[in-house]
Amino acid sequence: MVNRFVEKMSGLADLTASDVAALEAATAKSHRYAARKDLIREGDETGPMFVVLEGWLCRYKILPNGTRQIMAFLMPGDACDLNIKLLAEMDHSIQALTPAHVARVARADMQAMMDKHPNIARAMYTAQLVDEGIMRAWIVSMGRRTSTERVAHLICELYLRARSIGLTHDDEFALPLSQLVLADALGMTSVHINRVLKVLRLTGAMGLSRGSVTIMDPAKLVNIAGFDENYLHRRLRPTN
Amino acid sequence: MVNRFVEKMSGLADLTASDVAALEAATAKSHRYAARKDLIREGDETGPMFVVLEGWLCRYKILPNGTRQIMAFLMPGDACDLNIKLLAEMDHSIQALTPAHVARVARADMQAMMDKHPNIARAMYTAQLVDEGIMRAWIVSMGRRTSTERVAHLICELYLRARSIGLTHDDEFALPLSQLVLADALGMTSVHINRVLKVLRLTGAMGLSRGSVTIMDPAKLVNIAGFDENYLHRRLRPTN
DNA sequence: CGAAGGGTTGATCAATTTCAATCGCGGTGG
DNA sequence: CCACCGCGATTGAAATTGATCAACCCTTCG
Repeated sequence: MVNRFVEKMSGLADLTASDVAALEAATAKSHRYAARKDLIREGDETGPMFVVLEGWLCRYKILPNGTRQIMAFLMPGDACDLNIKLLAEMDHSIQALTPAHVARVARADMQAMMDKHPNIARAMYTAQLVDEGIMRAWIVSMGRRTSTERVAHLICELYLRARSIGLTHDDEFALPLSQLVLADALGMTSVHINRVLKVLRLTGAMGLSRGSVTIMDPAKLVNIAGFDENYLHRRLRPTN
Repeated sequence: MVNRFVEKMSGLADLTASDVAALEAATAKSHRYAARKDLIREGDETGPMFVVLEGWLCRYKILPNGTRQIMAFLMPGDACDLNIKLLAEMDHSIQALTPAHVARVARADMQAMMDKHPNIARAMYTAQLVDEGIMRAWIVSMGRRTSTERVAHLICELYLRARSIGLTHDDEFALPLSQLVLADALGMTSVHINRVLKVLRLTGAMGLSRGSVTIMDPAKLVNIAGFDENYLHRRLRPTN
């Protein structure tokens, strides 16, 4: 099976055969997690770096009032928290949203690999910068976009991220997330996101059903979202 | 004058005299920026790393509809974008909110310094992890907190950050930001933030006037905000 | 067959924005 | 020294968005 992590890293820096081999070796062993299973919780001692090979994860936090906010989606190929071991404990939780395969890499191993393979270091740093850009884009969405724009924007982002790791089929891609999960990521209620999705469907921009998104009119969707892909920094590698 | 950057870094890792000297040398030369001046704009080619020595900056983005969203405040001691040179162009802008002194450090110099001074590398990585935690906290606030909670939470954060670099006096600290700027950071209108501040003042939790915040009742403010400081990871160093 | 989770819809309520005015204060030009 | 200007703060009233409350439906799965 393809190692999506290697795929993604190759897209961020030119990797030699030796670089690829090192990455594959580091992520050869993976653990399986069931959907809804926490990989690590807020307050836990920090651990190894996670690398998602299959399935979707999310970072989230539960507030005192019981509501949940998802701060990031992690899809195949994504790694989290390069130097996390420098911190004493986690300030948020990470959970599997679908059954997932996740490799764990100790900070020391990662450090050694990066010292020996500068291209890998470069790719990791770049990935981290892109992740920060994504977080900032989320802040912008939550702060200044209406709910419809926000949903459209998230779908644009997820579509491009999925496409860059070869997870799309033409104008479709699998989005195995319930409306409740999407709502928790976008700061709205599942009732409201349902209505927004209906509007987007009737508008002819996009549709979401049975775990699959169809981009019906890309230009229209991008326009609704006010989407500018520059923050994903895909320029690093020509669009396929 | 104190070098707040050195101050902050000392709080994140144990630094030797040689480490401190290196940091001071790297940030000895600083540039002055007037309030409202952009240091770099979205779309610009990426440049050196900025280190704030005096004054406040913010990261922001202007949306197609003309609204602005601030994604981060940078106060004295804060550095931005360690490896930014890996990206081709900026995905957001950085602006001075007050007159500011900012040092610029080239990526190569920074890299050399970190290679030679592992403690500095550790402090930089830690600072970056904390900054990411702050971004996630902002996402949580924007998504799941009411406007009152959100304002209270931001003030708690800024108070602690200011305190950790010695910028507070008892229960007061200087917050040289207009209500419009705060509104753009919190995703609300300046009209509404004004009303929220009034409520917080009447509640007896905090007051903001003439550029200065007074925490009237810390416990009450923390309670309103649902504030948990764990995400600032101050544990690394005993609270002064 | 029955239960559960997710999706859909309607009606009502509450939080925020929007629009409009007014106020106050520091700075500027005369 | 004083009137004037402009930005930021403040307040009121109306308009909107999104949340809440409550059903009901559909499909999956044991």
